[in-house]
Parts: sequence; structure tokens; C-alpha cells
Amino acid sequence: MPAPRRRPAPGAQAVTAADDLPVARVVVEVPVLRLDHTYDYLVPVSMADGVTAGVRVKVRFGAQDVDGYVLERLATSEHEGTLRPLRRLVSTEPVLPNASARLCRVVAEHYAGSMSDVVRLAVPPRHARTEDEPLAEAAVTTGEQPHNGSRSPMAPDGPAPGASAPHGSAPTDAGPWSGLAGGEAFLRHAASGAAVRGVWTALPGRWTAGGSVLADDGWEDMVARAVRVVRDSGRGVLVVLPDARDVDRLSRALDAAGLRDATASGRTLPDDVGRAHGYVRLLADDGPAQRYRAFLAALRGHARVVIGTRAAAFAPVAELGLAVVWEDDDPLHAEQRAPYPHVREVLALRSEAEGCALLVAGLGRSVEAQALVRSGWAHEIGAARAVVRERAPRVRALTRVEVAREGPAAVARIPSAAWRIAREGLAQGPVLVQVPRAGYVPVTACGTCREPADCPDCHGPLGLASGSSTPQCRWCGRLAAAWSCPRCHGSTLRSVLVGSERTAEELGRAFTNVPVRISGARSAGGVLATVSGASALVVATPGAEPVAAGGYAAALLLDAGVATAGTQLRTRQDAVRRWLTAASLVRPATAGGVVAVVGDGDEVVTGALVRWDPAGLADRELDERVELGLPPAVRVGALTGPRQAVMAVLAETTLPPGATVLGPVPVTPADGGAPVLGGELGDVRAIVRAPRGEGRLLAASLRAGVAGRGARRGAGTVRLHMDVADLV
DNA sequence: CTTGCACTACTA
DNA sequence: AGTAGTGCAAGA
Repeated sequence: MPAPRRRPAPGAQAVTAADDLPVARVVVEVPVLRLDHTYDYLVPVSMADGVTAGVRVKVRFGAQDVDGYVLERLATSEHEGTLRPLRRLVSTEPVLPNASARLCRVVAEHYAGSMSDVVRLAVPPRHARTEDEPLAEAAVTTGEQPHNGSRSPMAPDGPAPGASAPHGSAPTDAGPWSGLAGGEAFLRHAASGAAVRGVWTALPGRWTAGGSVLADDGWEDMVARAVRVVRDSGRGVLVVLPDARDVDRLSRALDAAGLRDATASGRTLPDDVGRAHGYVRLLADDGPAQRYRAFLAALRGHARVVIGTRAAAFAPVAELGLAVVWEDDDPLHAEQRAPYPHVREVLALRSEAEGCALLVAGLGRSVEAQALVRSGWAHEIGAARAVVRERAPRVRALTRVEVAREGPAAVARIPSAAWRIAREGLAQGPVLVQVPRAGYVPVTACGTCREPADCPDCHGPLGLASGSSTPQCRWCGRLAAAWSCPRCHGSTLRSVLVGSERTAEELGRAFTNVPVRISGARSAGGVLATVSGASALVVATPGAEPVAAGGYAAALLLDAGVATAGTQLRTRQDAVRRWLTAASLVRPATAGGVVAVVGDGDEVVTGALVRWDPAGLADRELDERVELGLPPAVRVGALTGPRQAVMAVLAETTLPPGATVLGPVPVTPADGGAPVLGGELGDVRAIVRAPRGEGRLLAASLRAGVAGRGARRGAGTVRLHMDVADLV
């Protein structure tokens, strides 16, 4: 093979390569799938010492300068042509160490994306000044205030963190974990460095009727305890939570457990203090400097515990012993940028790649977590039924049937039973009122019984284009002319549009002597983190429920019909998770805590809450998914782009055995309505699904199919999204 | 025989 | 993606 002709790059002067390991293997930041491999460059002598695995560099790629990361130094290259020199060493900080690079590669393969896309998610933008910042003086940090709103610190239990022997000699004090089936064993194995995997369903906090705390075993105390145990064994810990409020809540528990925020107040704790007591908070909504500072503190090992929101799933943690995802069902754990990785999957891959323990935790149970349990990949950790019953509030369903017994009063949106619960609760403390987010939920449902309508063929949701009377499946495009409801055999469909506002005003008028507080992203006061234990009505949208000191005396979950309506794959899980989040802030039944579900909600979801049995619901959902061939029982890939291009990819892709193609269907409504799913006008989407066992093969073949089709054909680009959450 | 721009090939 | 190199059509 003749060596390719190469012109001297303009302005390129000859450079002498380093004597030792003159070749750098580089992953370049180019967003093109077909260019997603490593490239070899020469290390100039001037950079001989600074170029190590993980550093950022600038390289000449084609006719442009691009950013890249060095993966390794080599003595020789397998590339046959001439190598070009590295252009610039951006920084000697190894921001993509080997373990991170391996994780990025594995995640890219899992999601059929490019490594460079994943690296972009994993490494925060550089903030040069932060790199040279000196560490804080030890004296400066002593007596520093822990996180705002911290409750009184619990008595320090066990040896001071890190003060004891570095490796595992401290006895494992599992604390409240001992009360859970499988809890103590999980922590013990995790602390001994085993790659155990657990799925844990947390209980609500323990409060008395008077609103005092009986024990520090709310979920944040439990997680803090797990952090302490594994950290005291000498290993690192990573906890990923949905949003900043949850991170704050865990921060307070960590502070109470004797740990310290290593980068609070814009300075990094000295190494010895940080290593022993420090944790680092990695939050997407922090500024670039603070984000990079926290990242560096983790990277440099100044703190061995990292907590944060979804990008933290990639954080470098040396000797990672335990990775935790809290509320893995929360949509915030799904990254919105290509290749759309999910925190739970990233941590699961990490558990396999780095051999660390994994804890998938939440108040509820995701279908995906249930699948991990069912397959035997993870162990179930949870309290006995008797304990659950003792800790959960009493849940009453005020459905239409229930309310009908009241007679004419049932016409009101809030039945008298709910008013009574609120009034009685207010005598004991704060009462939470959860209202579905303002706005409209478009749903196509049976005109008679309101059951959401789905495709007789593939069980996709049925859409009804305006002006058309024939429903069409939004997955496979089939016209369901002779649709009839599988439940009540009705044959009419209707678009359900429900509004949900006014509630706060209504309640405020009814209880004039009680303060009404409102918490919500769009409300004037924003989202409240906490409220006091004083009697008050607290109206909140899902996800914005403040924690009440001493727990709520009661909660009303309004408009259950709206909360559980929807055609999306996840609504039942979403609904029960939103309800559990609210209900878990209420005092236990034994302390008089009551939750009322108001309205005609899905009976399955309502039942799961009444019995406080999220695992049962997840198990049932999983059965259904298996039967219908939906994720996580199968793996799916969505191909979106111009029809011609999507068809070309499908034609040129060798799909694994057992794979089936649904669609393609237009991604924009036929009536010219607003484009959905970020698709361009006229784009189509095809879904390819394959049995879980063929998942790797499916990802690999789709990736090859999308990459192999050159841009040369000009039919447009096809976007690939594995395991889409919204199959709608 | 020039100039302008669409088309495509390539990136170490 | 982004760019340089190639080929063909209109202009002088």
C-alpha cells in the first residue's frame, strides 16, 4: 500500500518528537460517528513531560484545530501514514484518566453513540484560574458553618471518619441498615470491596404525632450512613441525585454524620482534611468555576466522596467502592444530550467496569430496577411488610365510587371527606396539597370508560389528528379504523384535555385562618425547600414539595385522574413516584398521618399507594412490558431523520436475529402542528426493537448502519437514540 | 482561458 | 463537522 501523499501543513514547522514514548493516542472531539476512533499524534520534545494519559490537547485534524484528550503514550504507532504533532498541551491536568476513558467508551458503545459525545458530558469545561488555586488554610476552615438549614447534628457515632486505619479495620456499623432484609450484608460486602448490587426501597421518615424525629433514618440519613461505612473502609463513594434540593438534603445528612463539603466557600480543603472528612458537590447549575473546582477536588483525591446531579455519574473517584443512584425513576436522571445516557445505566456499567458496589435506591421502584432484581443481577433490600405498614401514612382513595356515597356533595372537585382530612390535619400540623402541574395533558382515551387507547398491533399510543376521525398509531403508523376499547368495548375515542389550576385559591378561601404557602417552579416564591412544623396549607406541584419539620400531618393528592392519565410509557411509574414523594413527607399512620388521593385515578396506581407497595406495581408493570415487548424487557433504538435517509439506514443495516422494525412514522403531526421530539418538519422515526440479550448487537449494528452511510448521499442525517423513554 | 460555485473526499 | 481539492458552466 503506497503511503498517502501528504503536503506539508501550512505554517507547520518540523518538530522533534520526544525521545521516550513519542506517540500520543488521542480521542478527538468531533461529533461525527464515523470519525469516532482514536488517532495517533507525535509528542513534540517540548511537551515530553507534560503529555500524560488524560490531558487535554489541541490537535490538527484535517484542516482544522480541534480539542482532544490523550488516552495513552506509546513507543510506536500502527498508523501507516505520517503522524502530525500535537499542536498544544492545554493543561497538564489529567481530566480524563484511564478509568474515565474506559467508562466513556463503554457508555458510548451501550448507547451506540460516539465516545467524544460522552466525554463532553463527563468532563466539565476547563476553568484555567481554578487549576492554580491554592488550597484553603486549615485554620480558615475550622468552625465553618455546615449547610444552611442543617438540623442539630446527630451525636458523632463510631470513630471519627478517616481518623482510624485507612483500610477496613473499622467495624462496620450499619446502623438503621441492620433493620432491613439484606441491608447489613449489602453494606458489609460493599465495604469489603465486593461488587454487590442492591435495589433498595426507602421508607418515609419517622416522626411522632407531635412532629418530633424519632430516629435519623430518613433516606438521606441512610444514604449518609452507607457513605460513611464504605468511606471508612478506605474506598470512594459516589451518589447521584435528581436535583439540587436532593443534593442539599443529603449534604445536611453528611454534615450531621461528620463529613464536610470540601469546596464550600470557594476554597478546597487541605488534602489531609479533605481526604479524611471531605465530600464534593458536583451540580450542573453551579457556575463554571465552582463546577471545575469540585471536579478537580474529586480528580486530585482531595475528597473521596462525590455527590451531585446526573453529570456526576461520570465523576472521577479513585478506588470507587460504592455508587448510588437516588430515585432512579426521576426523569432528570436521563441526559438530554446525545447519546442520552441514563444515570442508572451509567452507574451499572461503572459497577461492572470498576468492580464497585451499586445501590439503586428510591422511595419507589422503577420497572428497570425491578428487572435487575428479577434477573438476579441485583439483590432486593427492604423493610418487612409490618415495618412498612408501621411507617407509612394511612392512604385513603377518594374515588368517584367512594365519593358517590356522599350523594350530591360528590359533584365538587374536592369532596367533603378531603376537606375533613385537611381540617383535622391542620389541627396537628402542616398539611400538604399536591396539584398536578399546571397545563394540559393531551391524551387519547376511550370515550366511554376513559381507558387510554393503544394500538391493537404494537400497543403504541393512538393519536387523533384534528379533522380526522380515524385514529393512527404514533409508533407504527397503522390506522386503527375498527378500534374498540379492550376494557369496555366502546368504539369512540376522545381527546382528553384537562386543566388543573385554581386549587390554591379555592383552598385559601376555605381556610381563611390558616396561612397558605405555595411551592412551585412557576409560583412567585419559587420552590421551597422546607417549611416549619406550624399549621399551614402547603400547595405544591410534583417535585416541589417542601420537607416539613416534623412531617406533615396530612396530604391531599388532588386530581388523581390527571396525575395518572397519559399515553407515555412511564405514566404509571411517574404517577406513583410523584405520589410517594409527597406521601413520604407525611407522618406515619401510627402518628396519625393521613394521605387522601382525590379523584378518579388509575386503580392500579392508587392501589399501589394505598398498600404502599411500589415494588408490587413495578413487578406488575414489568410483566406487562414483557408481554407487550416493551423496554426494559427489550431494547429499542429510534432512528430519526428524513424518510429517505432513515429508509437507507434500515436497508443497509444487518439487524440482529429477532429484531423487528416499527414504522417509520412521521414525527411531525400530519396537520402541521408543532414538531415533536425535536424532529425537523417532515422527519420520520423508526423504532427497532430486539430482545435484551441482543442489546449489544442491536446497538452495534445500528451504530454501524448510521455511521457507515456516508454524508455523501446527501439524503440527510439520521439521529440514533437507544432506549428512548418516550416511545410516543 | 478565467472565475465561481456545487460536489465529494478526507481527517493520524 | 469543516475544509480543501475537483469538476463543470457561465463569462470575457
